[in-house]
Amino acid sequence: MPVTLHDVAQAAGVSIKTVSNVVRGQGSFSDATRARVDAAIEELGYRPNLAARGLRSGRLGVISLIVPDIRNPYFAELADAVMTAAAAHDLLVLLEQSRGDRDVELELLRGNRTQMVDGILFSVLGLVDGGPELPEGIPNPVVVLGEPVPGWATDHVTMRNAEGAQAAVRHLLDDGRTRIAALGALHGRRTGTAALRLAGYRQALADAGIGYDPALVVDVGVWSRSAGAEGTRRLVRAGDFDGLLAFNDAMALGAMRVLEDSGRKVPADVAVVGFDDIDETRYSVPALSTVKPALEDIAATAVAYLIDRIGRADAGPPRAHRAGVELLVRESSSALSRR
Amino acid sequence: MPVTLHDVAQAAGVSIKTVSNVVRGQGSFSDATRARVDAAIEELGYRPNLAARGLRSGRLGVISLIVPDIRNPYFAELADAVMTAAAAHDLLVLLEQSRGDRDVELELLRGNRTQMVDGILFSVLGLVDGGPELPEGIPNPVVVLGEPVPGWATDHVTMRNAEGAQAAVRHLLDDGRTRIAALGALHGRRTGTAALRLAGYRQALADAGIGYDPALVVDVGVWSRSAGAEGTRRLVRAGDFDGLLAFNDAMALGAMRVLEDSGRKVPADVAVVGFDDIDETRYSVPALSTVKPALEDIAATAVAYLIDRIGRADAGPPRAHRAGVELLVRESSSALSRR
DNA sequence: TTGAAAGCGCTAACAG
DNA sequence: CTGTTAGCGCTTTCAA
Repeated sequence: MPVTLHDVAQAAGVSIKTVSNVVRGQGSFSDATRARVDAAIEELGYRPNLAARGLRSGRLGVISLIVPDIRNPYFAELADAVMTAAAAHDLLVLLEQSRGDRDVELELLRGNRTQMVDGILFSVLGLVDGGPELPEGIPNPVVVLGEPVPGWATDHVTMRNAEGAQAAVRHLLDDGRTRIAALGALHGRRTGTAALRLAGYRQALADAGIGYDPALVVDVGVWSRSAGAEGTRRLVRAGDFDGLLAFNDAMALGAMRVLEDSGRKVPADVAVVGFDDIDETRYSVPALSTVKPALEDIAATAVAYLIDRIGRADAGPPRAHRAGVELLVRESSSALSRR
Repeated sequence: MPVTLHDVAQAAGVSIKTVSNVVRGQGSFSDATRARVDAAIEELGYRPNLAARGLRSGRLGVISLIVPDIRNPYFAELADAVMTAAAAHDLLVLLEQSRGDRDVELELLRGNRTQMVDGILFSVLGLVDGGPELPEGIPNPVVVLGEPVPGWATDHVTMRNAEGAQAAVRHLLDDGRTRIAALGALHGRRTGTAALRLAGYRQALADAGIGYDPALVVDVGVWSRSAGAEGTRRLVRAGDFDGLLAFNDAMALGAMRVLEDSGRKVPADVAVVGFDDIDETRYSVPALSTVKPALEDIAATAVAYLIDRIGRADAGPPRAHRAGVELLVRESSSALSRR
């Protein structure tokens, strides 16, 4: 029932090959031919069968994006940026969620579904410390979004995590804060985003000659609003602090909520800085200071890396890109609104 | 280079058909055969070519979800629910954004990309008032997420919009508010979500014997935080009000921010209710009262409708489902915290 | 510049 | 219970 190249060729009085050429804008053909073919396509309502094209050419024109949870605003904004970058190369995006679970991540990487796409953009969470025999048997290229996974010879695209955290803490110190808490550490982890942000935090304290107090560093599981709220409750019970660096904005928002509930004013009593610059930081009360990563750069680079690898097994050694970050000072840490 | 059914068949010493059967768990075969085939699959690392399967069977196992903007938390939560529902039927989800633009929506519906999927879940925004020769030529089934599009004979899945808005306004009235503003109306529109929520708002006022004051009803474009903030600025300049129903949570959050800036306390001076129950409403200060739709019900029903239509052109007349809503009273409108 | 023919890997008849 | 055969619609040699 559906219209095929064949039907169009017949209607236009040319060969099937010519129609294929015209459709894809490849090869060469006269203007007259193109016009006839275009007319036939329009009239019959022809649309190429992408499965057939994919089977024949080995390319589907689809990449998949694996994130822990699309409801996390950072990943929603990342997905938006990735879709925009992908569209620029005529690529569609299949979305999958891992829930940050190691086993789900492995399953997603190994499963048959990977056969449906030309390449994978993978925002790793559960596997940050590396996987078992990971890169084996994965049929198509993978680009990691975030810090490199130990043992994986894949490209990765990340951001200046340590520098961002360091700048944030330096800003809090400049503001006169001395007991600065950190929210979102993962002490078991030696690698990955959390480890780097913690390193930046420690570096800034060290530079200021302030000792490291483990009691001010709180581990949480998922980096969600509720985890941030929970972690802050522990912090509030445990001791006193006048500054807080949350390793992402969602936790910072949860934290501000708890601080408010516990009678501490932000920023008067506690100055808060987050990480990611998600949209709602501009509308929270008070507006949240944050470290903003160059998301478009990240997405565009990751897609470019992936395209580079698709259909080219010999594309050379793994590449790395670290996107810039920028500290955005808003009300939650501004000395001005303390008055 | 990739392993095919053929290779597996040869290694297992059976026919290609038998391997196909085993892979899909269809047909019948002895346990011994299954074991031999499974061993060969494992050893060779066989994975089915989904493009070939799709070409042959006419089903790709992928549906697409079109939303205006994934950065809008409501759509992120909807996408999450849809992916969960789809996974239960072994379906993958391709995500696309329309920016709420009519032309982009049409393009998405008509474009070749639709050939890549078995069906489309479409959250309409630009086309709420209907399209031109819309349902023509769209090759695969469409289920509309939201209010029905005039002139389209598609299934749709929506929620009790009018009832939700009405309940919210009734609650504000019960709380003693008398000048209740509405944020997010689209006066040009006779159909769609905005029109229904406005109708519910008017109904509740009418039931209470309160006249309708157009000055309290603000039109905005996109239902975003910034649009909510901007609309509220206009409202604040224009006159006095002690209650506010925002037609979604994002706008409500933007509104609370502006109210705070203008020196009005929420809920003491203005009680605010939103719509959607996005996660951050629980963490805003004050926590936002809202109308919560049954999102899982919506996603599951929409996916079920779509599956029903896939590969069955004669599946009968369009169906409609209206999911329930529930008013969640939190701090932003609670009389308790006014003291 | 265009045409003919082969076959990508798989599933679905139909046999055996 | 298992094997053979014929394409799905397209791209890609290779010729003309």
